[in-house]
Amino acid sequence: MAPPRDALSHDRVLQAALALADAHGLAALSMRRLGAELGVEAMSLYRHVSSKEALLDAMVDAIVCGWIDPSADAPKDWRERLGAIMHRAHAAMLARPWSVELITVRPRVGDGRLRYAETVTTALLDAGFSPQLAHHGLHIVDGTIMGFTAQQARRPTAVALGDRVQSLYEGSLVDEYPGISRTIREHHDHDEEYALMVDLVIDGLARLRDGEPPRRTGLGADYALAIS
Amino acid sequence: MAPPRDALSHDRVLQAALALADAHGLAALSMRRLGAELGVEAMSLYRHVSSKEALLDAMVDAIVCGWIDPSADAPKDWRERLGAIMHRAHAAMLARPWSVELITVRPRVGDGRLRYAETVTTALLDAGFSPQLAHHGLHIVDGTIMGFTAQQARRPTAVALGDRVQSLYEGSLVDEYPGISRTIREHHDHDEEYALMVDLVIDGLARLRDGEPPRRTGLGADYALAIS
DNA sequence: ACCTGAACACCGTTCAAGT
DNA sequence: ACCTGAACACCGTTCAAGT
Repeated sequence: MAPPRDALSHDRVLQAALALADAHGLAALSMRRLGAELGVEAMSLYRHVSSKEALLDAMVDAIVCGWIDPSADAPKDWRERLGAIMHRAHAAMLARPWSVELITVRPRVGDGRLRYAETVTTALLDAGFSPQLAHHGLHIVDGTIMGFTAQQARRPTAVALGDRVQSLYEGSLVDEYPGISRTIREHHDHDEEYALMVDLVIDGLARLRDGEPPRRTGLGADYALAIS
Repeated sequence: MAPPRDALSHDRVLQAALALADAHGLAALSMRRLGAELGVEAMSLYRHVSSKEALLDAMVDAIVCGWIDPSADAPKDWRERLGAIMHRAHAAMLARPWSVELITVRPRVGDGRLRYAETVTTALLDAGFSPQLAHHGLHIVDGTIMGFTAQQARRPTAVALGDRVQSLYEGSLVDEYPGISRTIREHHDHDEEYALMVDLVIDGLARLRDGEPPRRTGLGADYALAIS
């Protein structure tokens, strides 16, 4: 895009890093190669980025910023508000499959992540959730987005790698894995699946707010206080 | 444990890799260091492990094997069955925080993972779920386990790293992030939180089975077929 | 048969030196 | 002020050579 002779800047390095990961995956993103892409030695990058770790954190935050859309994040219904952000996050990550790994793993909390957390929390508080329950709700929503998307992003590669997965489709492992053998052949649309989980979680949160906690399994810690 | 002069084996390499990651984290696991730990040159490991990637995959599968407990995975109630495996997986991953990253990211499907998927699927089929819905249920359960645990494992480091997180606790960012500032100070027990999400998801699945789908948000794909 | 030393093609990062 | 070359301490992996 910009002529290679242009002065470097934090943003130009960041954009080049995103483009490199988009084009060749996260594994191809080395400081040396990123420098080459910008027509510069690797060491020049350190003038604008304190370390590769910091660069990765900046990449995460740039992506998470795309999850929120200030102009669209305040429709009347809190279910729509929450659903919108969950679908936007999901779509954004699937558009950059390499980002799932990065976002799942990097612990740095940047402004994008804070603004995302704020948006979800506010939607819940506005809907009449207690601060306590809104906090739990944020973590449940966060877990839903990340977990489902990570699992979905992993799936295509899984099929390609697993010799046994192919056997499952062919039905030759019925004895060992009867359950999966029976379910795996159905037609499955995974966008539908995500929409289903999103609504399931939002519905569960609504019930919690309305004082209708889920039926308890006898396992795990007691959460009586959490939903009071 | 075993005297260092013992012959190497796939299992001895695997156990040493797990121990090394437990003791010093995933970043410390290099073939050279792993060799040193076994009193051997790095290159000797390649006689028993075809690549580092294969070793990582073996580590994942060894861990996932611990999620299932054949003697305990068939209590009468399907909710208890499902809850048990979800809590067992959660506890196993939190006991080895470095495993979360590995399990989330590696796409290889080994026997442990297949047996885990089989256990969840069978529990759902036995409870009267359609093959279609049992398949979706597996992905929803999987996403719940991974997403929530990843997010929880990330949290302690997040607090330590983020200068702004500290500010949030101190309340000095109320103007910028009013929602989070209000919720973050509450006392939160995160084991309770996981138990809550587990029951919420199981309850939602039960409703799906019983033909009471969640209220729809107008977003995402239509999942009419998925729940038919 | 099993292990090793030297080597190859990489990493992130430092630092003194160049312009 | 900004960029670079050489260097340091690492990687995973190969391969011919040792025992």
